[in-house]
Amino acid sequence: MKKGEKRKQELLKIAYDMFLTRGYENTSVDEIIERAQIAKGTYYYHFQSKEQMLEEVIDMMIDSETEMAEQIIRMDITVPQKIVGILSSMKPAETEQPIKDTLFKPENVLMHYKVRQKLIYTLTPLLSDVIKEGVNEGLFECDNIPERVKMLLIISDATFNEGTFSEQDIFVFIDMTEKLLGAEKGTMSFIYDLIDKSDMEAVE
Amino acid sequence: MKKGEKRKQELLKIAYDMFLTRGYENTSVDEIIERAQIAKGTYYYHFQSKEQMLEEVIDMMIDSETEMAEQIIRMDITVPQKIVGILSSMKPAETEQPIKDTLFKPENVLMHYKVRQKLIYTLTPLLSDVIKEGVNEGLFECDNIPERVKMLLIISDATFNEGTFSEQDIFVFIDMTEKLLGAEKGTMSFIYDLIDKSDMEAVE
Amino acid sequence: MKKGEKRKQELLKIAYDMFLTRGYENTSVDEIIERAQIAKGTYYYHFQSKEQMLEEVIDMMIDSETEMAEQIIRMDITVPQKIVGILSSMKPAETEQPIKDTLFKPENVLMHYKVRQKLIYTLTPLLSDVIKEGVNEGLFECDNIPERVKMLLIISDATFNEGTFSEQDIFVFIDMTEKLLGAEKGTMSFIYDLIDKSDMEAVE
Amino acid sequence: MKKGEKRKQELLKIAYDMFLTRGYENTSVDEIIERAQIAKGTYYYHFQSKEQMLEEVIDMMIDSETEMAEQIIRMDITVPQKIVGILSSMKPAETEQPIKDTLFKPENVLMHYKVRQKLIYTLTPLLSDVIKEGVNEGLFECDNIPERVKMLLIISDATFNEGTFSEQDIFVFIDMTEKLLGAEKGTMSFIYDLIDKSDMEAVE
DNA sequence: GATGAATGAGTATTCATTCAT
DNA sequence: GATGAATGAATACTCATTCAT
Repeated sequence: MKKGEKRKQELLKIAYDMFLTRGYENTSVDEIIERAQIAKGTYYYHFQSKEQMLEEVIDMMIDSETEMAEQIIRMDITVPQKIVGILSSMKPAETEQPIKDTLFKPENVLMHYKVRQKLIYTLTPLLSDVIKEGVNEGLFECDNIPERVKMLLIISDATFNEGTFSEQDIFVFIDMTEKLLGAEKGTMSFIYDLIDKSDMEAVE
Repeated sequence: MKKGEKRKQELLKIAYDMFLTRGYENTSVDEIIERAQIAKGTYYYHFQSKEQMLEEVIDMMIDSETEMAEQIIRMDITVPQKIVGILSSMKPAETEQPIKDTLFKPENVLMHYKVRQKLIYTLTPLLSDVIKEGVNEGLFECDNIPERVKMLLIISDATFNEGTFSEQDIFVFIDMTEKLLGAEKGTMSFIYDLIDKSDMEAVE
Repeated sequence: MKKGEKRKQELLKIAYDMFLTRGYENTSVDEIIERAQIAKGTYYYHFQSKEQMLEEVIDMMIDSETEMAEQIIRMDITVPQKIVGILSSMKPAETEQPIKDTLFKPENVLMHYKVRQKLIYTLTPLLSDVIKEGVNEGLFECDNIPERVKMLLIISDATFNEGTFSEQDIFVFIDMTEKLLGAEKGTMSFIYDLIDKSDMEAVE
Repeated sequence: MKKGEKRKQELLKIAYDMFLTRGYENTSVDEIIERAQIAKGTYYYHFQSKEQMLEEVIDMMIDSETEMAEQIIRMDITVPQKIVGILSSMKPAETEQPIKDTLFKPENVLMHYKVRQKLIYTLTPLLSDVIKEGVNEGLFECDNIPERVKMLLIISDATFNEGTFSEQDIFVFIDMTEKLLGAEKGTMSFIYDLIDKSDMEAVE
């Protein structure tokens, strides 16, 4: 990595954090350079435009999440565990601040949308391979794997990464996953114990 | 309806159209009033702010789509047909211009997101009632109906209302729907014939 | 008073209160009519313009303060007591809310300035008569009475009605008043006991 | 002084002039930049807001007037002459245009008020030192000097810098000043000859 | 590699006032 | 006397981007 690259990486990290915390639209270039303690010119030396910077930030997020997914695949764990691991890798890596839901506040919709689009696109083949592994092991029985995987990713993201969810949501998700993949009942029920209950809505 | 209300409705329709065509962020108040041929003050007489207008536009869309769903429920058709009808009602009513994908261009993400959130919230109980009807008829067999319905709505929206889809997507969607509701295989396969193939991506 | 006049007086009172609390510039006609529960048209039926309303509000304030001064003159008290009484009448009549210093916040400067100008203009002849009375009684000895009175009013207002003042300010004020009017030392020292010490700044 | 500072000083001078001529509220940012021949952005690059610019303009005025007062103090003239000199320094430095009374038109009240407040605050200690000098010389005899000085400044400002004044006003002012400071009669009477009679109102 | 002064089109919002009913 | 819908000029401020040094 060249010398200039280092500065650029720093900038990306700062921007990533600010975009996540305050939203892309609500973060001005002025605010970024102020926090990074650099001049306007320096910013535009590294990035063609703010929008192009967003793309790079998103790529950075995707890369880190994809890498995590690839690590999971290479791990010596069961196929169902790999599935859950990859689904979990979709969760936005939490920064120092407890931001949680800021990603879903209207002002952050744009970035969230872009990340989700790209993430589903990159995770689909990875997760498909895992499913195929499961099919080969006789654990699952299904066709049209990529299409099933896409649905799995969408539902998982919508259920667990956006806002809160209930205990029933978990049960239905498990049931749906098993049926979608043609797995025997109970195959995926271990998910329940893994769920971070802190995001679960209080039972009234 | 009072005299002032009429003008307001006109404005809402114009804004609805413009927000859909060019996106909320890209539509300036100046452009709206120019097209509506009214003065700046008139706009702000009727709406507190541009954002509040967006809320009203969205409510208008939701209302029309909810109404459509309610009509479908009251129709003398089979339960599976009702389901498909309600799912279809989530599609944005096409205006005169052929806009199609503009709703999913980044600039429209905000409005799309807000509409989707509200729509799922309002359609869930309506569709749940239909599913219960199906359960009573012995057509379906499942618990946690609202949770299943929510997933159905999410998947249906993500599959058919966002971008393009393939033939396999349809098959998997049918399969998943049947399994999610505990229906016999083939119950929902009639969906395939109803799908507007013009949205289907060309087979490569 | 005619029927329409009553409504107008109500409006003036409301405006007086709002101008005092939030400042003239910061109070919009919309806010006034909203609080008064009347229509825009009604407002402009009673007042030619917002500025003309300000004049009327100020006249109202002046009138009430002038009236107070005239009552004091007719009272059966000593001349020095009358002087102090009239000087005190310059203090803005406190409304229900404890506003105090709002009159001196930048946004209220305009109204404060106008009131002060008019008040000095109307109080000068009244107070001059009292001083003449004192001269006749042999209590004071001075010429150019109106000019001295004007200075007295200015100093009194600047010292006691704007912000805070110290004990020394009181002493100097007493001293200056006596010398300005050619009174014997001690004639006005009773003022010290009358001062509302709540406005006095804490001794450090 | 840096390069950027120069442009800023230019802007301040232009604004100073415009605020004085047309009033702060009546001078729009658009008008300022048009006269300065700069872009909107340049204006906001140098000033956070119009209000903050006002503060800087005022500080500029205060500085120039304080500096004048300090020069007077160091001059080799008598104490009474110094006093008059400092009191004169409160007068707004006349710009090229003959503006005179614009400072006291309602629209200028805000700036005038702010300047007066700050000026009294900064001039009080300076003038107090001069008075102490006079006390040491045996010319004056008084205590509570800062309080007396404040009153002197207020009266002087109100009498000579706001609107017009009469011959009697001058006499009373001289008398009051002498008594306030405990000076011998006649000590300050030389003031009469120094007064710029052009501001004096015609004798009717 | 880095700086920071300059740009200018773009934006939402305010508000006193009018007038037909 | 009273209403309230309509007006439109005015205004402060934002912000991504450029470029000479």
